[in-house]
Amino acid sequence: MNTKIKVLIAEDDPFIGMITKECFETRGFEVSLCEDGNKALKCYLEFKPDICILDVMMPLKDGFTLATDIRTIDQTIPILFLTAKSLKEDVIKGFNIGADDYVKKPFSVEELIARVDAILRRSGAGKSEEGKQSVFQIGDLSFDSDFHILKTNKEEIKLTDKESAILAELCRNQNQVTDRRSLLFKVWGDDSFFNSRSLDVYITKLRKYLKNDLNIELVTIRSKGFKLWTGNKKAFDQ
Amino acid sequence: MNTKIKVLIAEDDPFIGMITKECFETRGFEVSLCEDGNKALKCYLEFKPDICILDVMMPLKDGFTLATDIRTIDQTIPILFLTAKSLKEDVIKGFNIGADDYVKKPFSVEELIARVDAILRRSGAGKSEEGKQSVFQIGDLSFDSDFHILKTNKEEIKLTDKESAILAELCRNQNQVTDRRSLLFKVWGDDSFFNSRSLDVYITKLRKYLKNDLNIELVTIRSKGFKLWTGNKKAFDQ
DNA sequence: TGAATAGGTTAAAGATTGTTAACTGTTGTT
DNA sequence: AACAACAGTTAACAATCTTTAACCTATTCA
Repeated sequence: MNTKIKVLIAEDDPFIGMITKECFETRGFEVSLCEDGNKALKCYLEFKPDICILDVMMPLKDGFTLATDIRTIDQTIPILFLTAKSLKEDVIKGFNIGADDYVKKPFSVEELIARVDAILRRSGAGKSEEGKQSVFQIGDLSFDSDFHILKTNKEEIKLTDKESAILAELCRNQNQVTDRRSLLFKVWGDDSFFNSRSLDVYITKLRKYLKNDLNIELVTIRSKGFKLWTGNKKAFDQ
Repeated sequence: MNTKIKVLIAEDDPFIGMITKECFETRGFEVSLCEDGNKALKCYLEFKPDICILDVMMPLKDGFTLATDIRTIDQTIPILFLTAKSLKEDVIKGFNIGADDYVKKPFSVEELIARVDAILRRSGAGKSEEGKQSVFQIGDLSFDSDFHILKTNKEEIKLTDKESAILAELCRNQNQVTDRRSLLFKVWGDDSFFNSRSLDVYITKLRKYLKNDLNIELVTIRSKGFKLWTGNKKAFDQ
């Protein structure tokens, strides 16, 4: 049986294309590599990939146009863009077209593969994995706890490990109190006096990241912990 | 249908136990928490967990004894130890009993969950995942590229991200030439002059780690790349 | 042989992340 | 009001990882 996952890679640089193809193949994927947008569209129809990785800058047909074409045929297939620089407009345009993720060039193939794995894991979820949420919507922001990325409508902030661990925990208890001591244990494995102060330092940092979104508030519940208060009010709010 | 993964946690500290239990439950696991070794053994028989997390220090029956008991019944169930300190004897003892991994106290629950995910991913592998090797055997050493850990028979070295990415790539091409330029692209996404020299610095570092094992040699293939030469000679060697 | 190129090695510089300390403010209790 | 406990904030500090520079050796080829 051949159950390999099929990846379409549209990339005009032959060397980058080849390396990337080879890397995916080494990890058990089946790859079709196309050097321009027209070939990629043709290939999409014949090869029937499970996921598309599209370079934005490409001859004949750019990545965005290609993605739009693909989206008219299939609204659900995961699409990941390779963007030349971190052009904000590109990023926004990409998400509007319905990209699932994007990676900035130059990218390490390690990272690209990690992202593809994540996309596939998520899209193939809903089985025994309901509890395992890794992307959170908080107000107008979205937070990807796997990749430690907090996205606003304007920019994208890379969080550190600890920032991310703490925010993830707060998100899991959105609109509920997150107990201070539990939080210390979950993140540091320990709740000594000094860790405790570190936590406060991180809370300050997180508040700075979140302050632009007026729907979000990271409230202190004195001698209990913190509560991440968001726009998505639920029944148990009070 | 209830396809939740069942986790047995044997931990005598009630607070740590509770936090850990809760964390696993939040992520969709079914958990049974036992406060001593005897209860844990009983629970093992009734609850039939998919994985066991055992504290080494426990009243009535310590983790090692408990693991030995479990191993007489089931030789394959994944076992993960929680060790009080990083006592080397404990670690070695643990692996001799047949542990799959261990985590040092104090541990962050984040980390513990990551390890459990990894163990389950691997033990449940062999499906459409053949290509995705993450633990490599090189000579007498073993290298876990997920957790960046290189284990010798004596010690355990934590590699940095870059060290690990490079070594992983060399391992995938064990006894074959790893092209220098590909390597630069895979790890840095780019092969400028300066990256190139960084690679050489890392090769020096890796050679230091590997020098104790006389079966392993990290050979330079001038103007091509490097070859990780190991004891496991294969047909295509020359 | 000798110049050019590739790679080896070490140390210093730079960047990032996390911890600690010191000072400030706030809340609740007596 | 006065004190203690808790939390907020900032900056200094420390640790770690990566890059860069400098100098050196080995190989290749004209």
